[in-house]
Amino acid sequence: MNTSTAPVKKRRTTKGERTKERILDAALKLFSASGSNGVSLRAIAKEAGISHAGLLRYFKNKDELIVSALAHRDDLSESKSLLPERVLPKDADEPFGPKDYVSIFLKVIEQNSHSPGTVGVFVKTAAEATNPDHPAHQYFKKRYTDITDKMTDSFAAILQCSENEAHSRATEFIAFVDGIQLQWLLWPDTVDMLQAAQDYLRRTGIIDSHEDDPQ
Amino acid sequence: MNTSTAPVKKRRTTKGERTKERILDAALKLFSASGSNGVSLRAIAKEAGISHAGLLRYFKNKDELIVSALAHRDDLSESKSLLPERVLPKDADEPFGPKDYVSIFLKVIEQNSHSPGTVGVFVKTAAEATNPDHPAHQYFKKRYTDITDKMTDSFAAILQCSENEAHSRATEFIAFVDGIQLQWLLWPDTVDMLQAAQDYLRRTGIIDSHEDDPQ
DNA sequence: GTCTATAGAGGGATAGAC
DNA sequence: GTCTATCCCTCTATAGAC
Repeated sequence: MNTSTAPVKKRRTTKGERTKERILDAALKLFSASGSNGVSLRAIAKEAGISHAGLLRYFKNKDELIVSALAHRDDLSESKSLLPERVLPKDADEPFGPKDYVSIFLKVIEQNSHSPGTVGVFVKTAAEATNPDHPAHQYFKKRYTDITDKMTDSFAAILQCSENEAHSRATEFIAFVDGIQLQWLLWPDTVDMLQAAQDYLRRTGIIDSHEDDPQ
Repeated sequence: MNTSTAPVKKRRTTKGERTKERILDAALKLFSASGSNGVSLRAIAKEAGISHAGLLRYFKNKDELIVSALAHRDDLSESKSLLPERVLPKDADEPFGPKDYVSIFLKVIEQNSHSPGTVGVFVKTAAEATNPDHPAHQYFKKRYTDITDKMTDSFAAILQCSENEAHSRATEFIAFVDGIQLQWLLWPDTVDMLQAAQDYLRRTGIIDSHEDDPQ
């Protein structure tokens, strides 16, 4: 005897999950302009369309929200494919060669070059997080370690050089990409991040001419 | 008829000037950990040993203090020698060759590698200042333009290449240096900024082996 | 030249109603 | 699941005493 008239559907996402995602999107949007230090929970809540007390039902404090927002950024973009948990899926159908990681990296840069918000969050939060007290300090240390390690393997195989040499080159390339992102935020219409990265990789012998143009 | 018993000496600096400098030093110290968004005028005043109302006699608001602190950073370090007003003093006794600018740049990096505070201020404030609303936005745009232009001239002369090519290379080198500073802040004992910069410049043909070791 | 006091806004976090 | 109300703190900036 069902006395309810409302249909009971199975939802792919609950209301709570959707609200949580709105909060994370709002946090990223505001962090991209002012970093995590420059944004209040109240401002994020307002952007997400709830009260700041409502927000705190989903994240027990600001630190937790900051870390969650960075993870959300990875989920939204191709960035996630750079992280080691994703990079070599078990039982992958296609073989994964050393140049594939470089290709993925270029694909991320291409995607980012249409998304100043995504880049802004990264540049500002990474700078803040060099402070050991910042809630995302460990997140960034792990991220840099993971990506540098993967890039090192890739460079060593491509250049047929020592692990040490490849590690220096990978560190250098990643540093260059971070710096060019900052300059792109200052001059979005003048700096071409993808072009600059391809030039760099061609000159250092990582990719050949006309290779690795995404799409 | 001098009725005063206190000697009247001419001072090189007034008390006010010395207080102002203490404030600027304090601001830089705190900005280096948390950026300008993460630090209050009260915290800076406390570090400088005065009240926050006293501080505001020297800087009419926080924005003015931020910009002044960045100028002070340039004054304190060799950074100032990178800026165009200083780079070619009129009637200089010694001729100024294209490699000299690269030498100065390496000297700055060497000096910075003993001063995480100096680097921290730069990395965090530059990231914040990509936001057009940040008080130091124009400061950084001008700084990057000036240094990139100087470096472009230098690279063009050394590499005997086109202005366009030199500009790309200069942009790339400056991006790399910014990125390596961030990684050095994360791993001060592992990353060697000076070594990395010299490696980069040698591999790109800007300097020769064993050239330009500062000191 | 530096202070205390204060205004007025906004911050993070919690309690408890609905 | 979301709100209002509130606590208590900190913020920037100003006024005015000394």
